[in-house]
Amino acid sequence: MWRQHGPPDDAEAGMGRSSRADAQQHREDIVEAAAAILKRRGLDGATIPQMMAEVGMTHGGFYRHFSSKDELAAAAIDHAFAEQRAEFDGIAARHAGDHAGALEELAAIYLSEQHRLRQIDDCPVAALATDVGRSAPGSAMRDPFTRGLDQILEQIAALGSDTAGSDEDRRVAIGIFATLVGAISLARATDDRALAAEILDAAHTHLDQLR
Amino acid sequence: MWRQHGPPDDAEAGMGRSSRADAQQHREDIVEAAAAILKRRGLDGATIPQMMAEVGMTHGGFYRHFSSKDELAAAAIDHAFAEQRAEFDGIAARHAGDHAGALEELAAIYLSEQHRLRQIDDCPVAALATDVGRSAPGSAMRDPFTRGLDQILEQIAALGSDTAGSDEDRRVAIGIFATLVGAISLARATDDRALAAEILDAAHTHLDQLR
DNA sequence: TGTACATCAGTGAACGCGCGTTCACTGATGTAC
DNA sequence: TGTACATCAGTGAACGCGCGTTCACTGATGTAC
Repeated sequence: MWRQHGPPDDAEAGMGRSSRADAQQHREDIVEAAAAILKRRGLDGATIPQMMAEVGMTHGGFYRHFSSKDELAAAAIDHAFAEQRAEFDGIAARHAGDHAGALEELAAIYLSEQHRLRQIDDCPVAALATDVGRSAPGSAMRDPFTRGLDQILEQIAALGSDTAGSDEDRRVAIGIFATLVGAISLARATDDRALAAEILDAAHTHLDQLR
Repeated sequence: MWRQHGPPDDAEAGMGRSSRADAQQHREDIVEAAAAILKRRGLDGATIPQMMAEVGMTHGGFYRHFSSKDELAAAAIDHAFAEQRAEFDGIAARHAGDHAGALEELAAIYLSEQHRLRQIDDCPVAALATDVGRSAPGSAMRDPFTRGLDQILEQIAALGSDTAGSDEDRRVAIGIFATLVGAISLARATDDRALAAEILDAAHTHLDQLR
């Protein structure tokens, strides 16, 4: 058996340099952990010690990988959108040609109790749009967020139509996604399970009536 | 002329106790300032020193009025929703009986460039839903937020119909409001003015097509 | 109405805390020969 | 292939900072008589 890679696996202290391959893996692990923690706790709630501890490292090594917390956040947003794209691709594959079915599954997943409670992987837009929207105009997060959002809208447009890229498809996709994001945001801010359920249900009905 | 009220007006240091009326006014001033700052910077971004300075006081006096930052946040959310209700009442009054016109003005204001840039008074839901949604299940903010949201939904339902309180009106109101909140959230998180404008525009069209 | 005293709104310094970031150090990895 | 040395990923202590909160103090307000 070959050597296992660095500190996260073998818990020994005072270990020296990790190999380049291990370091690269650590970087990816940190980005993945950061995406999950950022989505759950928000930009201010997610701390560097917490995100590093999640992959079994101490916070000191952070700056070998990223020049600032913002840079990690930007990478994590990229990662979160890539995961979301894979999720959407899965929906598309499951309903090849059946646009109504694809949009129905999207709404069912997005507006589910499990999504509200974050028991399934959270949507980066629902989780972080407000934080990014509050960040400075030139913040490192805005660019990856904008590109990720734009791609999601394209995917929804493609999900709902064969006429790839028409203005109308795009417009409909924006209406659908805005409704999904708004509904889950409202439902989550609630104190009241019945109201949360009512909101998710009404948004679902609202989207059904588009057809 | 009578005495002006306390420290915020007369800048003298070491001043003694304010009158009860002045203290009550100060409390209201703090809540109002807190609502504005919370909506702009979020729960973590709004600090007690900052909110107190906004009304000309130092942070030390804070705990004569509130037992914690959370308690102020709860009061500020109440205040912000009350202002929002007054805004909605204004729309309703301007379009007595004309439901389509009322909903059109609501969409026009909500999806405006000015609202996106927070140049007009921000909607507490667009500003704070994510923060409240991330707060602990029993947090002090959730109750006022839930009640405020519920009342907003009732107002929109009333705006859009004569049949006060039907399930259908309520369902439509939720769909409308979710779309508005989602669209402004997406637009704000963008790097790209054209995409922001496209989102607000598409959401507007989406809502127009409900009728 | 006037006087004596208790109350308490607000000040400003201080508290502990955890943050993002820096740094001296360790020692396995990587490289040059 | 082996050896000598430079590199640098990761550790853990430390930095300055600003936060929420506390507290001794001030002196005008409020109250009792």
